[in-house]
Amino acid sequence: MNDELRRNLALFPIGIVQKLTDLTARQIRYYEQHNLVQPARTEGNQRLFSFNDVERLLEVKRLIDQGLNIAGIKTVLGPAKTASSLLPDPKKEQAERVAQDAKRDLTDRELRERLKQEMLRRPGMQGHNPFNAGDLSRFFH
Amino acid sequence: MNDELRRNLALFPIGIVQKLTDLTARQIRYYEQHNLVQPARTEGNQRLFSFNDVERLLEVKRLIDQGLNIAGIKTVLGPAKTASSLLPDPKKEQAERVAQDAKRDLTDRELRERLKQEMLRRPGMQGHNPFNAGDLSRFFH
DNA sequence: AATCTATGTCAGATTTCCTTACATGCGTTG
DNA sequence: CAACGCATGTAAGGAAATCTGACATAGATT
Repeated sequence: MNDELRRNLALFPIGIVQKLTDLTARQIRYYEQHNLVQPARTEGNQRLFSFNDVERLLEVKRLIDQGLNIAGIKTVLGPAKTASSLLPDPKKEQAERVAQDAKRDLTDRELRERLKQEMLRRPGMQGHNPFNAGDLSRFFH
Repeated sequence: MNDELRRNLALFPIGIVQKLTDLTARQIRYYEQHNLVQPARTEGNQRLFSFNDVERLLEVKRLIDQGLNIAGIKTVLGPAKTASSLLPDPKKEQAERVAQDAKRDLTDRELRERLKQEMLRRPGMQGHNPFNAGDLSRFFH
């Protein structure tokens, strides 16, 4: 219930997130730039990541490893949620998604590739060892 | 089981811990100096706190508010555990405790005060609202 | 060959944190 | 009362971590 809240508490600096995800700072910032995550900021403008952000980055990483590009990942995961916009207006959500779809620059090949990858993944999560290095499932119950 | 592990992951810098506990950096460092917590360090010597550390600090704070001094808190809570010394040798534990008891500098009055406070606290944990600001129980299941 | 994508790397500035030292209010104690 | 110790505040100087912006590049796409 306030589970949502704890997962969204801005807690870690980028250095920790690097270790937790095995991504470089460059990558993390790049993904932020492309709206795959939206970490909070300190007063001094330093990024602060929540558990949700970290998990999200782990998903991004997995999709990257599967060969998706940024546009593909955005489509698969949907836009990043800001910690401050937690319970978003469904209408607005929908509108945003449509708007995004509109300006999306995927080729057909890209699209088919993306869908294939997703289909390959879902069935039973084979190959998705929940105790992979960097996996955060162990952080929650 | 690996619950222990996740709680002991060194994650937050002192700035976050300040906000989480409402303690000043000065206080946190002072408590560390007196072995009430033992946060890990980055390569560059910056403190990194685990959930356990933060919870521990919250307990320290509560005892401080109840009027205990450092020696008293040390006695009530026992010595801080290092993240690296997770499953300590019971013998060593015992030895340490004895050694500590020996050099403890509590007056008798102090001791009685401390015990009274503890007795006042335990029964049903009245007054210990698990949703107090800064309480971390909401971080775990 | 010209572009584009995702990432590496470097530089300069800013923020956060570290240690050390000194100051202070408040009990305790001689 | 004067001296002291405890817990904390505060300031200084330095080091670590992070930030943004710019340029470099390998691999795929056009």
